[in-house]
Amino acid sequence: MAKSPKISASHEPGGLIVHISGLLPSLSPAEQRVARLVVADPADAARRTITDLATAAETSEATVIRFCRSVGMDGYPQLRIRLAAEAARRIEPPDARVVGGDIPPGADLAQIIATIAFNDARAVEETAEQLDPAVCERVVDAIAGAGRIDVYGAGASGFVASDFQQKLHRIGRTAFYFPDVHTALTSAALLGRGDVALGISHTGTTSDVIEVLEQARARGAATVALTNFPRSPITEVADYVLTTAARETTYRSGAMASRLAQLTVVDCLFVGVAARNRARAKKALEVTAEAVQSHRVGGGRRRA
Amino acid sequence: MAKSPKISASHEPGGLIVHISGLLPSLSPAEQRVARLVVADPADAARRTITDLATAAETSEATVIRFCRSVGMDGYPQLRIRLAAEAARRIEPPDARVVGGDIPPGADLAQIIATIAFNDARAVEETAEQLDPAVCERVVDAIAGAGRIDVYGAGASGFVASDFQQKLHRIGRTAFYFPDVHTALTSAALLGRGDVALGISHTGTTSDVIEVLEQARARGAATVALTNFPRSPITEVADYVLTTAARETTYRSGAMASRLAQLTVVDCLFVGVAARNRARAKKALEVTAEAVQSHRVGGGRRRA
DNA sequence: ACGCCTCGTGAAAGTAAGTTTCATCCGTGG
DNA sequence: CCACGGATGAAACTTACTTTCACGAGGCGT
Repeated sequence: MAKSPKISASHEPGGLIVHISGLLPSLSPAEQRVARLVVADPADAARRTITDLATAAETSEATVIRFCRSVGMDGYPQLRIRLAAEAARRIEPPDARVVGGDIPPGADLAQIIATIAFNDARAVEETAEQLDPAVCERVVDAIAGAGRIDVYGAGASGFVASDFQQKLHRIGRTAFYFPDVHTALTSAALLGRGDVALGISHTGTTSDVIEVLEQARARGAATVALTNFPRSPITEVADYVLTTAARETTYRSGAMASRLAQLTVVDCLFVGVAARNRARAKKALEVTAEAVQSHRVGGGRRRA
Repeated sequence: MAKSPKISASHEPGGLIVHISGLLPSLSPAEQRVARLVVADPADAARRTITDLATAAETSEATVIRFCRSVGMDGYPQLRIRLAAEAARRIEPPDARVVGGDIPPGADLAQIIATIAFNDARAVEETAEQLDPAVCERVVDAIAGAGRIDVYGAGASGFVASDFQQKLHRIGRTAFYFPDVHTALTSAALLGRGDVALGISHTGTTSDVIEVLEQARARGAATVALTNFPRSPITEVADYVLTTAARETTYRSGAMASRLAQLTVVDCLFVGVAARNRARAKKALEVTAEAVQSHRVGGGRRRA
């Protein structure tokens, strides 16, 4: 069958569950019902027969099979095996932490802290697991060799975009970030072959970012998308797709764990680029650090 | 359906594989052949179909089923699931993560990713562990009851400050962030009793931030410091001190893990504040989410 | 030594699970 | 309003799993 022509990862060595939840929004309603059951309790799903699972999801066996294919499995038995393996690997969280879920109404601060930290750490780890080093490598290559790098992002993702821009700038790469769509579009129009455009959008549906990336691509720049959903619209205008693995819930809508996951990816790219020319990057970092030295007090020792 | 009538422990905590090899000698020759295959490579066995396994063991499917029963399973599918789980669990340990330290010069992307993610996740977890819920509680109280909240930060911490400002704003709290010291000072001068000033500085030595916080304190505002170093200068001008627990290394100087740790703290405060008035916060989040809805494309599922 | 019982075994029949096909139904856009 | 394409479940179909059964190789008492 015709595979997507772009370089995204059909690779999910990390969590299968993570992979599935990323794909969730790209599934049809009936498949989503199946997916939710599976994600909610992988071990239980592994125990069920296909008919059983279909019934539980209020759908037909055919749909379950379609779901298997959608998430990259050959068939139901394979899914079962993988789910069982997956479930076994995750050593159940020691205490009954509210995993992935919303924060219970009566929670005290300590509980809130534990929950958030747990989910945040998880998002970071899972993101790293499912990141495809090969794709990263190519993105790093592109950035390291780029004449100019534009980073786009709106809302919460805009912070990440701006952060990345700042980082690249610090090691001497010419990078830009635009808080405003119009300016961004203008800039994208001026990109060309050899330049790189990176669009960040958690949902992958932010039209502003997609539009700008599209423009950049039309001008011949290499386009990179960073999103949580591997089949979202933004991936269609990207040459390279990098995904995060955050499962957001109500309160944390589109902004908490996903942000950290995005930052982790951005950091990886940054270090990758910096490592391309270690000496020069190090020098640049030192120089920029010195520059702000006069804005620090008591240079003295601090204790960790 | 009739469940197995016995209550005995078909429970072998030591591991299914161990269990099987234990009763290997008590099995019939043909079953032993099956058992040996299974023990030799559980993961592989889990992948095979019953016919396949039977052929490999030079026996019939019937014998494989008998073997399943002999080791206490209901049937072949159950054995498969258990084997998959077992195999997954035992592969885990070997994890040559580059802990803590700097990233080695010759590292490839995969190593870089693992290292960064590990350190980032660690920073988040450790930060949460050492956060004092009591202090957080008081800070949350102060923010929830504040007439106005100013958030200060420079450089990488500025990014976090701005993020927090935006979050508070989204749930209807009056919050400000100033990218520029002078404006910040002006604002601080206008604070008063009942207002809150939060200064973020990883090192705790950023004079700009300290200065502004000092000003705010002089005007009667409650001052909060968020830093990695509990004895750094900034803590001297703060009523409440919140600390992160990031151990940065050269390449990541002052900007990577610490940022994530800061964001985690900020998220905790945010959720804490939001939880003070759940209904209103939720409403506000929904409204703001709707506002950007028109900037999203196709709720859309992409094709497979 | 002979029959007879027991047990391990696989062939084949039988059942259940998984997979494919196809007609129908819906929303979308011409 | 119709044509189209995707989503969906019923049913046909295939494959996997399970049971049944008959055969044959020892063991053992007579």
